[in-house]
Amino acid sequence: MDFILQATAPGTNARAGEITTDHGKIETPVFMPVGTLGSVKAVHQHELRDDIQAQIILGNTYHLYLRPGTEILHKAGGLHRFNGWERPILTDSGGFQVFSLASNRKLTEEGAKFRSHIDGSTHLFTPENVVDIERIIGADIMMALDECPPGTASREYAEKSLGLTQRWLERGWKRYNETEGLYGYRQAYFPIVQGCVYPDLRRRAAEHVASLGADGNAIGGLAVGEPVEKMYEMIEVVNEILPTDKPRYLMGVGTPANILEAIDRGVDMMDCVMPTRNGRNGMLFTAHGIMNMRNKKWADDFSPLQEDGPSYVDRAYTKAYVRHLFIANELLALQIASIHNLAFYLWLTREARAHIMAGDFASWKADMVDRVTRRL
RNA sequence: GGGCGAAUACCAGAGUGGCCAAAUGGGGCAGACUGUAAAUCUGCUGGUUUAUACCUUCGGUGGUUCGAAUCCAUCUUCGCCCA
Repeated sequence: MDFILQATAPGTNARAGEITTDHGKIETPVFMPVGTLGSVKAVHQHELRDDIQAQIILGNTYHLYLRPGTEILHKAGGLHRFNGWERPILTDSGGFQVFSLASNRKLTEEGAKFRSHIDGSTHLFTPENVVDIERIIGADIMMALDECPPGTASREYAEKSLGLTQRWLERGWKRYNETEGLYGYRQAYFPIVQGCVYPDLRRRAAEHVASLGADGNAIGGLAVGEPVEKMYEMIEVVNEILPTDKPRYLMGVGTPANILEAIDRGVDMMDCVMPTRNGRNGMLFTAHGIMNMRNKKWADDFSPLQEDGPSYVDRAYTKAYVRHLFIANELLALQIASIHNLAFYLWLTREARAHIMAGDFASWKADMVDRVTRRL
């Protein structure tokens, strides 16, 4: 995997760049739709590729390992062949499930022992076997197994947790370098900076991560309950240390405003379930503000979803109709909302890139943050 | 004409003497959601700006009772059955 830094916006740390993988190029900054089980929920590949213009999507090691399982994925020839997505794929390691399935897992030095949420069976994830599983899935970018502590974690816990994440990283990095891809193309391995909301821990983590010289580096453990200002502060602290000539991936973030602020602070890649999950729950993000499509005020609003929107669905359907679909519990509502939100997120990062290249990112961003946070 | 049954909040439908402003479901109104155990979850849904408080409600009217959505009488409407 290669990365070229193409431009930095004056007066900010915002960057435009280009990642090259064996499944194609990725122009950054980029938003990556989440497809946990190998599917971006409610969205066809066709729409993902041509309408939303997704450049890369995510899969999840924990979920894919449980279902369909590594045997099927191996037989299929990897996730690309299995789901028909020919562009790059990034897999999360299961580190987030250490956080989100906290009641079903136990952490030890060796790894994370999970009880499957599907059938209760126990499984051990280690830094090493997660690399092996990600090799089988065939992700272009594989994430290291980490512990993602909650935003409310004490300094004592955060430091202890960071130690574990760092030791796991050493082990995963070793396994990564001792193995190679199963399907004839390259796979990158991204280490993850943890350290909660403590700047000294974040610096320590960033130094360690930077020392590996990986193809790209990730910032994890944010947007997990800490104040948003802390999140921005941690991004700044970490990005002072992470190398400029490698892409920086902020994991799991966020709202459109979060994304713009992250780009402003030198982040190149982001992912989040928000456009799809919140979309399925009736929330639409637009360049003019946020709409809750279940609200009565849309009942007789026959204007297009977003007249100047980037997606086909924005002009094909009216607000009143989409509200009707949500109220009537029609499946089409989920599709329209997911496509719209993802198209908007991808549009937003493409625009950011264009303004970084043009040199007026700072003023554009300030205006856009104001717009996207409005409530319609 | 006779017999039986039913009438409860926006709808459906529990409740059959006090713990009932009244279960539950639907509908309605709003909110939450950040590396997806989420087409999910949470509030509110008679009135009084807040309420462990008060007021007005369970087809109408009149009773019985310390106390009635619940018991009695009667009227109205609806459904079923027999003529």
